[in-house]
Amino acid sequence: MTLRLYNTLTRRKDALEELPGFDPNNVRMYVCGPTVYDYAHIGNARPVIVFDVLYRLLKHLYEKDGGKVTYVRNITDIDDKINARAAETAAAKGIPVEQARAEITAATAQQYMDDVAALGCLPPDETPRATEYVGQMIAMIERLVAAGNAYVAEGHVLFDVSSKSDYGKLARRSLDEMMAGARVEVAPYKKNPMDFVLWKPSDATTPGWPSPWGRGRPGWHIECSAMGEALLGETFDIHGGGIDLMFPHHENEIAQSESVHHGHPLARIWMHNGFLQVEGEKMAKSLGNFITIRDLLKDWPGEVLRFNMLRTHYRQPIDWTEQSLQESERILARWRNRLLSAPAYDGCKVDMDEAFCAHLSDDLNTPAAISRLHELFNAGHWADTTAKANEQIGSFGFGNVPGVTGFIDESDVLVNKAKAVAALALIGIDPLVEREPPVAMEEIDAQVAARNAARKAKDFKEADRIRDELLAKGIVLKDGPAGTTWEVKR
RNA sequence: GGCCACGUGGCGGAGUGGUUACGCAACGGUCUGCAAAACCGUGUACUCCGGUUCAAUUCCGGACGUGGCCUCCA
Repeated sequence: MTLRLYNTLTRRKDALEELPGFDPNNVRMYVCGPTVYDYAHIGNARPVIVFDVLYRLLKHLYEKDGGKVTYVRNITDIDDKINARAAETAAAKGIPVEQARAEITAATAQQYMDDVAALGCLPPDETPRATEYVGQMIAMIERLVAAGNAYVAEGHVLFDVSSKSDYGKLARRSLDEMMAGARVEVAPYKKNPMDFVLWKPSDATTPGWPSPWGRGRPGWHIECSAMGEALLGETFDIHGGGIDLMFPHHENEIAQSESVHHGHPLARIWMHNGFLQVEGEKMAKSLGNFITIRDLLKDWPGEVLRFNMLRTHYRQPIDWTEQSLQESERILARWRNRLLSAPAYDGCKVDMDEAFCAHLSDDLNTPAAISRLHELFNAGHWADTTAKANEQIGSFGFGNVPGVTGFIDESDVLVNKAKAVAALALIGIDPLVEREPPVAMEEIDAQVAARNAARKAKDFKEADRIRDELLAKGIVLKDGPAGTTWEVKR
């Protein structure tokens, strides 16, 4: 299975294994994580889910033969938005700004990790925080200054973009173009308008760290360069993030890291996920459609949110709508019912479905992979449409024998079921996860028994009353050929 | 103003130089006390205008539209 990923650097799908220096025994991925100052919104969830799927796929492809996949997702806990909140909190509570900063970032980081876990994402191998790497950042800045790629001016240290001849190669923009269209307010101490800050001074009310250039704090871009180097080395395989980070953040990471590493590439493949809109509109606090993951989790299971995200290819824009969420939930519920009604599955060993894996390996084509899941679930519908045959077979599902009449071979049922479960696991979805019923099991069983007694006595009024009563409590009854079953309504 | 992406059936959403994506919804049917679920079957598409080609939804150019980046941003 050849893994091909769209590479922003080359603007085409590159085969990871064909890139120079790739080591299948040591696959490394870095993804830009959150700035922790507020609840994460659903747009923030997109890269987390997308790259979690990639992480799982990489593990599937490379860890089976003893290889190692390392996934790093940082937490940005040094930032001027954080500082602004810290200053407010410090003033309100009468505590030092450093303490306020630490409290805000610790609490927000914990919220974030809880949210992301609820979305079914595996924890990365490393979750470095910027504050833990200030020393490495300072060291890297010193190296940049020593190499002539950076200069000190009025307490700031700035990266000199003119020192990097291919600056702009990721965003495919030339310095001339950028300066022509620049709307940046140019600080007077900059040699070049596009020069960006590596280190800036902090005043007494702003968090800061001692440095050769005085007490100050790092610029935004340097943390990813420093942490990437510390945890993954000079060159790693995949660097991911939202498309908005392509410029300037990722461009600047490349400039810093490659300058320090004598031109060695920072990442072999650069990946960028598309943006998300809400009900056709850009998500913005001013529009009142700013949805946090936390709020969504109050109304929807994490699996539904995750599945909904994966129904659109990661590079496409996605319109996040209520209708789409309902559709996602319906599909998962259907699959769940099929899995539950299929014969007992006890670890039937199957290889990963090749078609499914091939779709994922083609630049993470999750919509096509999901379409393959539908095929697995629908495969080989019996040709016999008579009621009798349906009654006999209907509850099994998962046939794999086109044109068959009568019973489906149970082994095929098991194979498709096992394949479907394994494929779903590869994208991080467990459709069999039980939801806590809002009514005690004993009560449900008793009510079902009472209703069936009423049905037997042809007292359908009483039977319907019981069914409505349970429905009002959130339990849906279904009378199948094998008896009455129930599920949790949403 | 500069740069970039996208425009597929009622809706969502893949893909392809010539052959059914897929799903949801809808419609018809089977089953059912009724319902739900399940199952069978059916229909509708590639923004517009040029060009290349035997053939374009698919390649090229233009128009219109939507979104993004250029400033913090997933």
